[in-house]
Amino acid sequence: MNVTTAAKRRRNSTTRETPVPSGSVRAPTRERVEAAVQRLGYEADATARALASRRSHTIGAIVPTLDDAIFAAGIEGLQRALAGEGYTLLIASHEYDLDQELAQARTLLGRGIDGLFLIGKDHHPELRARTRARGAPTVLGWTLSADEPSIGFDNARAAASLADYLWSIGHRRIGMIAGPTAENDRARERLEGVRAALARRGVALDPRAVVERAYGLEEGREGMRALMALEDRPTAVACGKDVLAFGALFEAASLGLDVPGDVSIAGFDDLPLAAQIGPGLTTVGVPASLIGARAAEHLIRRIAGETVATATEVPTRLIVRGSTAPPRARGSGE
Amino acid sequence: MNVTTAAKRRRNSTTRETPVPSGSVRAPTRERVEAAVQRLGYEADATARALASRRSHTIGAIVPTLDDAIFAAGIEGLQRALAGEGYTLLIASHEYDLDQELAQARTLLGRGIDGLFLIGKDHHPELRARTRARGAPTVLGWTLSADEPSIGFDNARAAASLADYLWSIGHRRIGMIAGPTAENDRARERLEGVRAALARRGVALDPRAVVERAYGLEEGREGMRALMALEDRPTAVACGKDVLAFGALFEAASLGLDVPGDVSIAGFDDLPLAAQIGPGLTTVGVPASLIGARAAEHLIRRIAGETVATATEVPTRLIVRGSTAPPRARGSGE
DNA sequence: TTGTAAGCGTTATCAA
DNA sequence: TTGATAACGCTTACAA
Repeated sequence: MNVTTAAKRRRNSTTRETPVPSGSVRAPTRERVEAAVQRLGYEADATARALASRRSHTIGAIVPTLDDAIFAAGIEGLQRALAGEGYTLLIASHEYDLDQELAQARTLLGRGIDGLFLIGKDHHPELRARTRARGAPTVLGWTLSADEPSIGFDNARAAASLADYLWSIGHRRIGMIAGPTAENDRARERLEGVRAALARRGVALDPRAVVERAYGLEEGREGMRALMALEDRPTAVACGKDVLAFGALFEAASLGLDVPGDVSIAGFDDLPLAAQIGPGLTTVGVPASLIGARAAEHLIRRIAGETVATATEVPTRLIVRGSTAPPRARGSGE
Repeated sequence: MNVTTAAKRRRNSTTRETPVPSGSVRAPTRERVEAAVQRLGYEADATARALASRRSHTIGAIVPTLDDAIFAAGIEGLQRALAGEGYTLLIASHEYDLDQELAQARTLLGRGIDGLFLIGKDHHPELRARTRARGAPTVLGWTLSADEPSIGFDNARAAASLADYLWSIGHRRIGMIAGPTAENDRARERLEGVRAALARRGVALDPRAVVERAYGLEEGREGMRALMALEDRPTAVACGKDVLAFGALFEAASLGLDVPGDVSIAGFDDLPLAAQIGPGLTTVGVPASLIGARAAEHLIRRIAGETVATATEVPTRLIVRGSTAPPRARGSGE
């Protein structure tokens, strides 16, 4: 039971594209159609449209987790930009498990998504072949890649800038609470960035002063506890993510340590809380929502057949707040 | 160019349903099919399947925002449960704007979603008719409704329990930083819950001691500043959400006020941070992820034609921490 | 500019 | 149990 041919010409009013090449239909006809649309409350069936046009107007996004405010913000930005262009967002998360990420990708690809947004460059080896086979443009967020379209920043360099800053204010014994580096290029690069920056200064990142913890407040506390238990405890602790740094901050308080007096703490992300909390968290600002918005643009343009820049860099910046300060003069304190 | 008829019988291997009624095909035939599937790397086209079966195996969810950790957690729970059942999640947000929510709903409905998850009971009047017309089962999260399927809790009662507690430890001058009550039944009910609880005790909620602020840390600070500027300042401040309470906590610190010594502060949500921060935030625990998981179950069962409970209540509980204590004896202090 | 018909890749129905 | 054949509601190409 089809709607009148006329009505069929009109499409979903919430989207912005012209259903029919403008000018290919005369005003009176168009009006007649619009009237029918109104009267019948007609809404095009996107399902049929997708099958026939081989375009679903749906983008897929797979993130490690939505429980991390930084990814939630990225998805929020992506969704908003997509909605503005008549696209819809299919979302999935994998809890930092690349096998699961692949499974999710297969499902989304099977759903006919027109494009895919992924976080970072570590993925299941089969993933790339899958997206290629489906012909769905893919873009990696939160990273910059030489051989795959990406929108993000250089994690190593950003982390290095943090280490450089800590070095510049006098820290020599620096520790790090890194995120899980296995299957996570961002965590790995941030750790390596800190290591490299210190190495360039002639300071080594003591392996014992590096702990790896899952992202979480509790884990941050734990990591901090471990570092503070070291005999030669670091005077500054760089964290792979703000949540880890918040945990470290709380643990320092529990331990009766003054921040930044006894120990400096720095994070990565600049969550809204970073500016409000305790001494104010020194961190690296990541424009999560912008990454999402740029990813939307990027994908939509590629879907339209346009050529776009392979790597789009978004700005990150070191934000110095009260949680970091020069270390106590050697010998004094403690 | 179709795949062999045999292969066509087999469906996406990542989902769990039986493509063909078990037993309706003999083992040898089935094996022949599976072999073909493997060889060709066949993956059913969900788009065509959706058109033909009128079932997309996709659920839509529209939340106010993903930038609020509590909703992000709910969506995470929903997504996880859905994925386990072979369903996929289409998501949208509306920034607390019901017109936008309706627009998003129309788009998702047009996409052929099999079910819809919405937050609260305040919606655009047209929304209900739309979902009904499409025949898509809808469930409201974060609330309990008498006439619409819902999964959540009684916001008024939960807020009242918080007020009762504040009253029980001696507070009589209680203030509130509520969320925007327009178009938001949860914010409204929480405010009314506090008001009613105090009224039952013979204490009135002074209108001047009630400020309404958008959900955000900065807004919480502002609200707290306003309340503390009152000549007869409240001895306890109930907040409509944890983020507001965190802001209030930070502002109290800026103001040089001791919490809970000078003023008690309570929140609503029990975000992970509540247990870690400053004095520990007294709050109402909301099982966000559970709401999402239950919503997934609920929708899937209704889609399958099963009859399910109209209202499913999830437990909330008052969590008392260090941010609340009996008020200073009248006359002392200040 | 408008109308018509042939797919799009499944599901569903009905014969065989 | 298997095979064939309509839908499903659009888009697209082509004819009028």
